[in-house]
Amino acid sequence: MTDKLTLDEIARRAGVSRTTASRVLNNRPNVRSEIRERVQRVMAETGYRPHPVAQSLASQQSHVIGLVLPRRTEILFNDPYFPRLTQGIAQACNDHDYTLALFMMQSEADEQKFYPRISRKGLLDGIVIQVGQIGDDLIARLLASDVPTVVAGRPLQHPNANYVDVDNVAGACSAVMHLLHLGHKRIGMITGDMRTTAALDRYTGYCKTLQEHDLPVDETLISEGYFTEIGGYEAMQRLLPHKPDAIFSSSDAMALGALRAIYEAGLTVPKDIAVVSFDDLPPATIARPQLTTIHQPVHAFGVKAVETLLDVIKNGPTPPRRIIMETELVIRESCGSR
Amino acid sequence: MTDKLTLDEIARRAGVSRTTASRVLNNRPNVRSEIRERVQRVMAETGYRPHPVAQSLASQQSHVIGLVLPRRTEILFNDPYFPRLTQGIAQACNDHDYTLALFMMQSEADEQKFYPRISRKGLLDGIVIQVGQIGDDLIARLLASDVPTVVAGRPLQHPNANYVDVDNVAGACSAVMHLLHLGHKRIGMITGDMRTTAALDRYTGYCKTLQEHDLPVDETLISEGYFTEIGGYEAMQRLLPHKPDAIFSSSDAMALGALRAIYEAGLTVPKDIAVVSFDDLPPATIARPQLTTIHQPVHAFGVKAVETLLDVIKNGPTPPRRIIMETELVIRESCGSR
DNA sequence: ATGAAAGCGCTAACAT
DNA sequence: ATGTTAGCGCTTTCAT
Repeated sequence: MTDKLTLDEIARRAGVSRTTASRVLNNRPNVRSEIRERVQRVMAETGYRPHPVAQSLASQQSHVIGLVLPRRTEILFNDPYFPRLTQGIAQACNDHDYTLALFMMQSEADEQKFYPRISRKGLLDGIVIQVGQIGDDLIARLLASDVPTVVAGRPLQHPNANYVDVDNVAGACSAVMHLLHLGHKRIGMITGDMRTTAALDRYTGYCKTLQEHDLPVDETLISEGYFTEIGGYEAMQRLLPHKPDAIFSSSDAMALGALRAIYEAGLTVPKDIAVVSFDDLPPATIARPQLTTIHQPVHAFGVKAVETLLDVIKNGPTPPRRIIMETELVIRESCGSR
Repeated sequence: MTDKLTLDEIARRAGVSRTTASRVLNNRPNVRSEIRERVQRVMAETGYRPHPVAQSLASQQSHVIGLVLPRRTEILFNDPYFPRLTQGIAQACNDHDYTLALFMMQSEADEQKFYPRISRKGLLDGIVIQVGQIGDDLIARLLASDVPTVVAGRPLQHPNANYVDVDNVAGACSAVMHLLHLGHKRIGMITGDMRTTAALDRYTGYCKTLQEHDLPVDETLISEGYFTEIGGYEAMQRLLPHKPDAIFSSSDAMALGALRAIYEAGLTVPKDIAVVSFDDLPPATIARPQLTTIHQPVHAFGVKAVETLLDVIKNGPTPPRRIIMETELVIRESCGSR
């Protein structure tokens, strides 16, 4: 019965030109309020919804931003970190009226396939890309593309990129400081996957703090846990023979694994070994004892990444944005203090 | 220097019409191979990439599908189930050359805002929507919209919708059967959030199996754990005074909580209480003892949801698709049987 | 304040 | 096998 519901049709029914209808649709000025209301009424009555793709083509902006996750997402998706980050990003997209497109690169082939589509102006107004492993060249290619890009995490090889990160070095420092204040001397570390900047930076903070207190950095007290529970478990097993009196774990999930290893060895936390970890995600409160940990604002981090991107989209790429967010020590039970 | 790189420009440089260039771009027949190669060469040399939005507008299909997650995503995103599902869905999208748009509805307002955009033909070629809580009307509205929709999980109020689900009833049956075979009589259950069909169906399977073996369904042995670790912990605490000799937990995460409660009560698994859970996600193997659990094919489930959607998009909505995937009992340590 | 007209970059029906 | 032509549904100068 009714014709297809285009803006032309709305204009016709309201007795105005398509231009005016468009003005009303986009809340632009220069429309007599009487006419504006008439057009709005027609739109409401007919249940008109503009065609987003047509709007995109005409306006040259899609109102879609892409979240690009590098390979090895299995790792990422077993830690609650990632879902939380995604949630923050999605939240910000909703709030700013952007649609979120998710690109989970699961293989080299996926990257090859999607790169042409997303590196081109058109589909995406901008990209948030999660830093992956060092040497990952997808970031480099995206940064060189036409599309505004913000990196979530510090891109080691691209210091001039727009990025937002958490102050991993400072966070690690305050973790180790806490252990030092409690009188621990043989402080071991379980690192994350050392091909990521987050793991490297936390390691840096650990070393720096020890050195500043004239303590040796003992290689036998450091073991890589790859950010997984099982990795933390195995790392702790390697560390136990060297008798650390405290452990700084680079993530809550790894700390959970470390606790398992410690208990299996017949030791107790915090009596025999104190533990501080990093993240303050659900595992921290599920663990027994509950984990003293470095809180990082994951949700806010995601929001900030999007808002930074929107800023770049709106105001251009210069100067490069560099946002560093603060962490905070949260004291619970795993260090025995308080 | 060079003009903007449109298909017109490619056609001009290759000395053909835009139509021919389009044919080459889309690998369509009716182009002399000599010409095809020439056009392809020009495209490659210039680094031409088609404008996806223009393609969408002209072809009336976007090659984008939406994944809609209902409210209360905090629950969803603390369980590894959801990330896994998303991964399967993303994988399938990649493989079939579709872009995935993620809609995480975090509030009523989000739904109001996005509904007009996604329920309209144009942005999305189709939608995969995760069942939420019973009574959620977003599903109803989406099912009534112009856009092909497949539900992930059984939509209680919409038996005629296209959906894919896991056989939760059968899975729960085999879990309880396993406990019965091992000689357990007082089999308790920790249910999921009873506003979801997954929780209801597993509960149904539990009751049915008991009844088929002439055992009573004892309300004091049943407690709601809401699919969270902490919920499982608290549910188990409520159950302990009633002395179950076995527990069927509706998810691995809840089983983890149950184990915690059992240990804190000074009891042992499987000696004092046997545990079977549901999911077979990472928590199952992290737990000590490792969990005997009902494996559900989460990744494949996501893939299937997308493939079903693509089928509906291609071949129309009739007949309604109803895909039920099988589960499988995985025996580990938490029941004491090998 | 309003409208005419020219795109946005592509696909596809139709003609040759 | 190739090209002509007419859209797809909207935004946006530019006149008036």
